[in-house]
Amino acid sequence: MYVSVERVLDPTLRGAPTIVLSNNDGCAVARSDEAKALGIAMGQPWFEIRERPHLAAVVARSSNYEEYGAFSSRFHETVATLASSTEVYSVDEAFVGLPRRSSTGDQAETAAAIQDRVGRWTGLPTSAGVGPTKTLAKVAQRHAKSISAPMVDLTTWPHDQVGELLAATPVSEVWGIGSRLTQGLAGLGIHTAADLAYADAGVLRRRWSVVLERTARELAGVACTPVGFTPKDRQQLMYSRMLGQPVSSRDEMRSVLAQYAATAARRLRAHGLEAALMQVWISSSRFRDDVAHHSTSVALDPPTNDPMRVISASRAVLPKMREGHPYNRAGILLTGLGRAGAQPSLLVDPEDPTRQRLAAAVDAIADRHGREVIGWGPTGLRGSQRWDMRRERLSASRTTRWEQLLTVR
DNA sequence: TCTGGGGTCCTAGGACCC
DNA sequence: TCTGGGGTCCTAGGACCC
Repeated sequence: MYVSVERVLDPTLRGAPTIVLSNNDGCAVARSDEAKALGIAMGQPWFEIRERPHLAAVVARSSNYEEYGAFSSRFHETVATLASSTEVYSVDEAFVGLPRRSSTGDQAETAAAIQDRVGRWTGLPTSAGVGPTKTLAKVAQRHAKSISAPMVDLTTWPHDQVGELLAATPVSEVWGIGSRLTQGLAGLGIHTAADLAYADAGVLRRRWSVVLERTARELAGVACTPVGFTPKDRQQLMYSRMLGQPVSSRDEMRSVLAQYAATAARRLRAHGLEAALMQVWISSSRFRDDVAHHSTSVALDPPTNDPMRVISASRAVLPKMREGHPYNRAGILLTGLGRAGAQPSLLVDPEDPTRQRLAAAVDAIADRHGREVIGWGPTGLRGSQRWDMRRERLSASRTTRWEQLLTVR
């Protein structure tokens, strides 16, 4: 999906082996078919790809999450215009509940209409799978992609043909089966999706969990997770980043943490949430022999989304830091989330309302004039920092920044 | 020898997803 | 030199309740 967005923004990338890099331009997180054909692996470090002569033609882009987010929103909004029940599953996937038969035509027609509209309104190519359960729909969609068909509708297939597809599908490709389960299932002689569909559900549940049992039942055609199942409220909010350059002094780390805490608090406010518990951690590269990892939990009582309180809480991990050791990652995890203002404390005075208005005003100013014109305490007026993440190959933000809007003459 | 029978809430850790 | 950033769900176990 990231590569598809880059190709909408820059059509000259069509047909070229294209990859999108992770934050900090670290490794490949999205690959075009042409890039996959050249043997580039998911997660392969950019410094390795860059120096291989046979990969010289590969075009790399830094992640442009603002654009991907905007395209994702348009994608989901477009799907919703043609479907009565949809479930946003991920940035680039949606489940759509289709009536068995309707006056508007059969299921495949509806799916094709959605794909057509998504293509015309967003420019994104899609593949679709239709099945009696979510897990089977995912099997169908994978199959469509693998044979370069826009769509596969399993509900029109004869029963034994579905069985053949499942028998030809490695169990590791089934939605919900990762590497650990693949290993464990192999021990029971379960190697394909068909093996799993016919396995003893009780054994699966006792040996692993109800999650695996549901996956097996869904492969057998029994829906266990209805479309549109309303997800529970968000339970955690994380903001973590690798640093563009290692940070080894407490002084500098203090401003890193303040910046991250301010961002996390800003996202809390954007969701109308407040947090009761914060975990903050710093660590050095996991590829070092003497990796250091320190973390601390801080209770936020009463729960809050006030940037000043979150920023000062973020300092709690600093005493554990080894002065002089190169740290390259920091993160803030906020949990115990609740609707802002929903849990008035009986023991502590409510927060000063002017503090909330101040946070809202700072948000509004930053939205309108940029993050560099206003900031909190140690984050200061935000010029570029030594430790900012690297994004050296960023595409233009054609749909999220006015000043980068494409000019057509 | 022997020591009830339920519950809830919280946390840590493991598995998975994109 | 260089290796991402989020999330979810489930289970086990401990603390605590009546």
